[in-house]
Amino acid sequence: MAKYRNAHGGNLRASDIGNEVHLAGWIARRRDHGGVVFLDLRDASGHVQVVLNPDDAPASEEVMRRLRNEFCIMVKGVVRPRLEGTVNPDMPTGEVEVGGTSLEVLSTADTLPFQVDERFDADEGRRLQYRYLDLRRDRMADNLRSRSTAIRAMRHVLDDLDFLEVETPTLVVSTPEGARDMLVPSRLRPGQFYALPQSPQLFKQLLMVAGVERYYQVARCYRDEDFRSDRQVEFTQLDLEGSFWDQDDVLDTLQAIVTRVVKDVRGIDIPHPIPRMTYADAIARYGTDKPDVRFGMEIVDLGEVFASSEFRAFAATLADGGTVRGINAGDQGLSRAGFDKLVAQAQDLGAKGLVWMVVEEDGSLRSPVAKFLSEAELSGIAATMDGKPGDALLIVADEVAKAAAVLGELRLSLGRPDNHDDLEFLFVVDFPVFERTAEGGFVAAHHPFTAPLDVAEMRNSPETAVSRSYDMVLNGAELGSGSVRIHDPELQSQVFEILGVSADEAQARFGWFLEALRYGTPPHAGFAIGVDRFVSILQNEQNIREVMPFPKTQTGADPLTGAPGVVADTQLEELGIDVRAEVRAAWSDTTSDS
RNA sequence: GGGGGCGUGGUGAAGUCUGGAGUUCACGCCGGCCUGUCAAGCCGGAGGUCGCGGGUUCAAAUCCCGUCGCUCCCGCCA
Repeated sequence: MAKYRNAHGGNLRASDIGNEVHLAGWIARRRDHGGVVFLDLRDASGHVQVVLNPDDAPASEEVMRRLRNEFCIMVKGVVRPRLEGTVNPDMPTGEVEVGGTSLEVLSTADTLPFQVDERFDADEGRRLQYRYLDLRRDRMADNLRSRSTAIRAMRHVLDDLDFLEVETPTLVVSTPEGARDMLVPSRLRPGQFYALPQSPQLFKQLLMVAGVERYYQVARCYRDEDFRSDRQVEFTQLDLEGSFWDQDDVLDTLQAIVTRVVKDVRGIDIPHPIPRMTYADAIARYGTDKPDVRFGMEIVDLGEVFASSEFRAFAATLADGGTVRGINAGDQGLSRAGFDKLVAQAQDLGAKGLVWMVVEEDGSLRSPVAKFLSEAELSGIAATMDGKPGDALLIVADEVAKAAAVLGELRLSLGRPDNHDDLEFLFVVDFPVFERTAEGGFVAAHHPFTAPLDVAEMRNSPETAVSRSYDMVLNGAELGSGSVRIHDPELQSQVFEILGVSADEAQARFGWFLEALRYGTPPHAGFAIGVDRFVSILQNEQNIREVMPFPKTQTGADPLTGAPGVVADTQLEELGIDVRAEVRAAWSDTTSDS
C-alpha cells in the first residue's frame, strides 16, 4: 500500500464512484461554509473537489478551519456522485466529488507572493523569482506537460527510424564565426576558455564520419546574443543528421516528426505533404524568408503597370533598377489618419514612402496620387491587385530588397493572426549562399560546411548562387534550418577560399575537422528544430519563456537563483582571471531595488 | 549600441496628461457569521517611504534630470 495515495484526483470519473481513494496534493481553492468545506485539490493530474463535512468528522474542526490555499495535504475519502444540480461541467472531474473521511496536513504554506490562481497574471519578474509557484499554475503545468509530450513524440519517431541518440560535449572550443560564444574558463589551463556549443554542428558531422548514419540529440545550445521573445541565451534543439541522405530524406523525416508532435500535442493531423517554397519565391511573394502563409495579402509586382509611367516617383525608381510593388490589404476600414500611420510605419522601416489607394464602390481608386496617374495605370493597378470595393492598396517604390522587406512587414502587421489556432508548416528551400550586408558586400548566409548547389556558380555569381540549405517555417516563425553538408575535403577547401578564409586560417581553425573529412566521409545532411519555439507555438504562447521551466530575463538574469553572480577571489585566482578595477567598482554600485 | 512601454499596500490595476491630505477597485491576508459551494456569500479589520536618487515648486505618485529593474522592437542571432 502506497504511503500517500492510491489515486490521482484529476483522473477520477463517474466510473470511480464508490471507490475509496487516498489523494495527496495542494489546495487550489477552498470554500469554507462554516460547516461544510469544499476544497479543490490539485495534483499533477488536475483538480477534483473534496468535501469535508464536520458530521463525518474527517478532521478536527480546528484543522478544517486552518486550511489555506496551497497547503499540501493528504485526504482519504470515497468517490461519490455530486448532488443533483451541483455537477460542474467546466471540470473534467465535475460529475464526482470525494467525500473526505480523513485529512492530514503534510505541509503548510506561507501567504503567497502572488496568487497561483489563473485569473491573475503576476509581474513576470515576480513569477520568475518564484518560478516553483508559477509552475503550479494550470497553464504552466500544461506547457511543461506538452513540452514533454512533444519531445517524447520526437523520440518515438526517430527511434522507430533507427536513429541513435548520441550526446556531444557541452564544453567545446570557441570559434569566431556566428553568434557570440558563451565562455567557460579552464582551471587546468589558466587563461584558456571553453565555449558552450551554439549547436552540435561539427560533432554530429564527425558522427557521420564515424559511421553512426542516423543521429539525433535533444541538445542544449548557447548563443550569447541579445534576448527576444523567441530567443534565450540557452535553448533546446532537436538536432539530427543522416548519412547517405539528401534534402528529400531530411524533409521527409522532418514531416514525420512534426506530424507526430502535432498529433500528440494538439490531437490533429496536419495536411501532407508540407508545402515547399523557394527562398526567391518567399521573398517575392511575402517579403521574408519565413512567410506566414496562414493568410494571403501577397505582394504583387506592379512593374508592368508602370512600365511607361509619367509619375516621377515610380518612373525614376524603375529606371534605377528598383521596383514598384504592392499588397492588397483588404478592407481595413482605415481613416486618413490611419493611412498616415501606415506611411510613417513604412518610413520607419526604411521605405522612401508609401502610396495608398482605396477602391471605391464604382471600382475607381481614391488616392492622394491618383491625379498623377493615367486611367490605364489606375485600372491596371486595380486589376493586377484584384481590388474590390473597400480594399486598401498599399504600394511601395524602392530598391527590390527594400520594397519586399517593407511590404512584408506591413503585411504582417495588417493581416497576421494573433494566435496559433491554425498551424501552417512550410519548407523554404534553395537559400542563397550569400546574403548582402548593409554595406553592399556579401557574407555567408550559413555556416561554411553547407554544400553549394554548384561550386562554380558560387564562385562566379555569388549574388545568385544557391546553397543546398532549407528552413522549416511554422506560422511565420523559423522553426529550424538545415542543409546538405560538404563531405568532400576538396570542395570544402574551395568553399573556404570563396568565403575568403585562407587555407592557413581554415587549417588553424578547423584543421581537425577538415582532416576528418579525408577519411571516407559519407554524403550527409541534417537539420535542427528549435524545440522551445515549436512548443510555444503549439501552446499558443507568445513567448518561449512560457514553455521553459526556468528561463532568464531579458538581461540574462535568473531572479530565482540570482545568476549570474560574482565569484570569490580565490576562484578567480585559480582561473588566472583578473577583473578590471572599473568592473569591480560597478559590482558594488548595482544598488538593486524592489 | 538605439527606440518604445511599464514600475502605486502581499498581488493586479485605476489615479500621473491637467501638481493640492496615500484616494479608489478587485484579489489575497487577519477576525466574525454561515452546512452544497465551485471566482462561495455577508460583516468588520490590518496592510503602502507611489522602484531608487536628485531637481523645480508653498506643495510632487503626478513635472524635469539621472539611475535601477522588467518588457517589446531595431541592430545582433554563421
